[in-house]
Amino acid sequence: MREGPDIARIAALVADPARSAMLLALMDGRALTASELAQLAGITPQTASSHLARLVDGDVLSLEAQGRHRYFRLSGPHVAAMLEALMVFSSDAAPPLRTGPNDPALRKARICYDHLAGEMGVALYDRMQADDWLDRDLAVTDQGWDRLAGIGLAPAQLPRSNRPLCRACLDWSMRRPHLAGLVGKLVLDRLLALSWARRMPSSRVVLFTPEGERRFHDWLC
Amino acid sequence: MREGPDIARIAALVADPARSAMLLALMDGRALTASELAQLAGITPQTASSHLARLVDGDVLSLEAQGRHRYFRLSGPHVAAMLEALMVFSSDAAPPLRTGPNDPALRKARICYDHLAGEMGVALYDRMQADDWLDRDLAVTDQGWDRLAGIGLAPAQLPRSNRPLCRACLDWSMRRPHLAGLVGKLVLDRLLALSWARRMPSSRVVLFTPEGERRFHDWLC
DNA sequence: CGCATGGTTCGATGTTAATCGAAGCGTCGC
DNA sequence: GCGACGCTTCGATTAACATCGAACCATGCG
Repeated sequence: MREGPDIARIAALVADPARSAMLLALMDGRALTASELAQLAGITPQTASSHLARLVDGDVLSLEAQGRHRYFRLSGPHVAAMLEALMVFSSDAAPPLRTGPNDPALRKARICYDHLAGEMGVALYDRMQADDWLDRDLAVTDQGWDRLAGIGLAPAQLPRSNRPLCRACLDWSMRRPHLAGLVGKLVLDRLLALSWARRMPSSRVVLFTPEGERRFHDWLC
Repeated sequence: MREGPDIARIAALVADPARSAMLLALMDGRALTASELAQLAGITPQTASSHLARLVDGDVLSLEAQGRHRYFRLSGPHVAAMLEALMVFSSDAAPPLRTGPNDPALRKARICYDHLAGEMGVALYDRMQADDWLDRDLAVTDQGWDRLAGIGLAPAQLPRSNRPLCRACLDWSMRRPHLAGLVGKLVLDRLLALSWARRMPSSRVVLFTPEGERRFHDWLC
């Protein structure tokens, strides 16, 4: 019996119904807490804790501890690709082969958790990186706050919260990171407050007005 | 707990070391017998029989009974794609992401079991299908024998054998079928005997001479 | 027919691992 | 500091299931 790549090990991690339910829930790139995942999978927190530990140990999930919460997310696009390859087999597979949302409006801009994802979200993150709005630790620089002031965001407005200010969130339609974290949420709040965009009811689509999209790109300069 | 695609069921089929070893052995599209697979996986025939039954039941393998032999093969390209997605995780993964051999010579023409695979093999099979060398049951037609005579193949030469004359074998580099079965083997034998091509030592590459490749294409007309 | 060979079915055994209750540990809010 | 909350560790129970020996079916060969 010649040895090959150990696909059994990783397959076993997905093979449990509770674990696969959690993985599917994370397919959109969000980060969820242990309790949320436990409830989604229909198991007790103790059991979920054991499952999540194994998934992290197997490099399928990555873990970010935040106060008394622990956020879990897929550790990369290769995990989503693997799950998609498995979904092909289920006849009832909702989204058969798409590597991301195929609705153009969804690809353009959508809600991811509470921040902006899709092309617009990635564009924002790219600009923030390229123009040094953030430093290497994803902390907002002075320059970054200058730019954020352009849509009426100031450090004084930050609510007291343990949530990280900025975080990179993987975008499954673009396969590239977009802005998450508290600033991600606040930016989206401002875009909606300024009426540059609005949420579509009962959908994750964020619809920019033509005027709003122009101003958004002007703001990014 | 909302239900999603049942990826756990299919993942569980791969999650066993014996089963995954068999699946990996079938990655090149060959069909192997139950005994061969049992030996490859290092288990007894009884155990292998149980595993193979589950894999066939789960539509991961397809089964072709031939006399007292039973040939198993991956049931389609989506299975190979799934296995490849899983292989990405094993650090020692030999072929990380390629959807088939990336060596140009291997893509062009190679040995698959005992017949011709790669672009040349697929070209042959395409022509056989398009020009009715075969009927719907993959039996060789009179017209087919006329054409096969062009490289010196005649029905009288067929050894007594229970092996099917022609079979379609999935080609992982092309994702399309090529000619397998006894005729597949004999055609390759003739190509080598005519010195249109030769095997490279300790490799699966089949190297056509320029003259041989020209004659091959002339033969296919 | 007789025998070998390839495969399967059945039953018993042992191992793995999923699950939850109970208890423990850190963090947050008052 | 005290209690609530999120999460983990520990232990015991239970349910799958991988494995193989033995017996059983079917095919091919002389």
